[in-house]
Amino acid sequence: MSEFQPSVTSRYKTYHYIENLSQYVGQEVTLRGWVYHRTGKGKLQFIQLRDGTGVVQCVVFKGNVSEEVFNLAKDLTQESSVIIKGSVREDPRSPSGYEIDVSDIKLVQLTKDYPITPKEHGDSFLLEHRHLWLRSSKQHAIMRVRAAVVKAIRDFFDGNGFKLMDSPILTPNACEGTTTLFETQYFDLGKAYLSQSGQLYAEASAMALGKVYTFGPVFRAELSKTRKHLTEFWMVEPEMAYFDLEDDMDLAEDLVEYIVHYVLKTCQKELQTLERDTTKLEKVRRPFYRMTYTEAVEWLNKNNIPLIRKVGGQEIAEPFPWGEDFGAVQEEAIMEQFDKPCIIHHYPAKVKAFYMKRDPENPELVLAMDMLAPEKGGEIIGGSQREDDYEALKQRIIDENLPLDAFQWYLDLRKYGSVPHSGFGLGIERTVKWITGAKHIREVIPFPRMIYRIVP
RNA sequence: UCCUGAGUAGCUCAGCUGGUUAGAGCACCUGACUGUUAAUCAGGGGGUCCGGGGUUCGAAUCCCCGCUCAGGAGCCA
Repeated sequence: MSEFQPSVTSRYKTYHYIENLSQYVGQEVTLRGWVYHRTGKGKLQFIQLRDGTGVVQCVVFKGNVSEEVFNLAKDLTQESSVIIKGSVREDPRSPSGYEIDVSDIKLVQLTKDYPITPKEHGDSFLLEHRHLWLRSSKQHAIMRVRAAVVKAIRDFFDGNGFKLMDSPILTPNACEGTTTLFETQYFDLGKAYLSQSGQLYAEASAMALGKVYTFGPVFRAELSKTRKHLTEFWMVEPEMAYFDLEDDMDLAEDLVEYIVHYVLKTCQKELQTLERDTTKLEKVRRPFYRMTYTEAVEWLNKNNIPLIRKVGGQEIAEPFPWGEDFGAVQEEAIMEQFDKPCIIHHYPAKVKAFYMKRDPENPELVLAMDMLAPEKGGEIIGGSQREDDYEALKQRIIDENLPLDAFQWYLDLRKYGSVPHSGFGLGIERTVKWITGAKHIREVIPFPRMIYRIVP
């Protein structure tokens, strides 16, 4: 299996791709793509050609081509599809370092009135044209980083003894019982919901295969309207039998370090296009920072970061009370001092989900952890050691007013060979947003789903 | 859902305390140019001022209602 190298290139016609041009210096190539940009100066025309792998400048000199081809070059519009033949030349005047001396152009389709011009556009307009916006260089770079992040995650788990165990998207009940779910009618069996997390199923899978991960889209019908929320996003959720909270946090660090350095290694060009300060990413090395929830509260109060409550239109600031969950203000204040991620662990039980295991040393706490990313990356990971005691879990389900029937199979896991186990969820888009430095989470998923937007 | 803000040409915007024929840049069309990078220069076409109601001699401008969108909060990845 290790010797197996997938390859299908020999079955395709021999064309060339822009990302491989350095191999063809001095040779004639045929490129297939789209006109990214065109300018000209009399007898000289410059075509920025993109083919999905990169952009290269193609130079058309009137003396080198037929009159027909030159006139075609002059009339080419943005995003017209063309097949260009020419020789590859190294040239410092070209942005990519290479240039194509054009000998022939074949028009596939002449584009008229491409909506996205080289001028600025508003967010709303760009989102309405997301299907075309993806062609522009920054979006193109973000999507390539996203693909690298996903590959890093899969490589990391596959290479460390984890098995991919996909969880269902249509589910009969809420996983955590807290957030609002998308609802649909499921034949004669009643309501079904789009999954907000694969975790409960991952736990069952971990009891069968030891170390597993699920990777898929999840759905939250919350009316969130911020630059870090989507209603549909992708999450990877490892779940490990016999892992305690410490193991869980160690694994989360290993994973995030691997992702960041995989992207640094394979996406230099993309990060440059995005004008990302990569020295900040270089610093993401183990060990990350760690503090308990209680330490974090002490830190907030020592640094006078209050809790702001609104009472009857009046804003009241008070010392941060132990037991309250952190909001955006607290998280940002804590992270401002750090140049790499920080894990906050041992939260109060009442602000966390029912399935988390109580701290045996303090029943007010749960063995939970969140990883916050620096540079306003926010919460990228949430995880915990799971409650593995049958009675304790059953009581939690009852306390939360969750339907016991629907959780019977989940309780079974605590009945038949229950073991300590842990896991976490890492948000793909939040991670890509942090690594790319994108301003808004909608830019890091090909087709974002937000409360007021489902097209395209 | 709550708070705040925005909607004028295909796009990004200007348009003052209401005033007569609503403007610019880009994009598009015509022409000039052998090194452009959001090229430059000359010329040209292009408007339901978000919708409805009101105030006024007169509304893009002021008031009310609605629609659409954006940012933030809470929830969380």
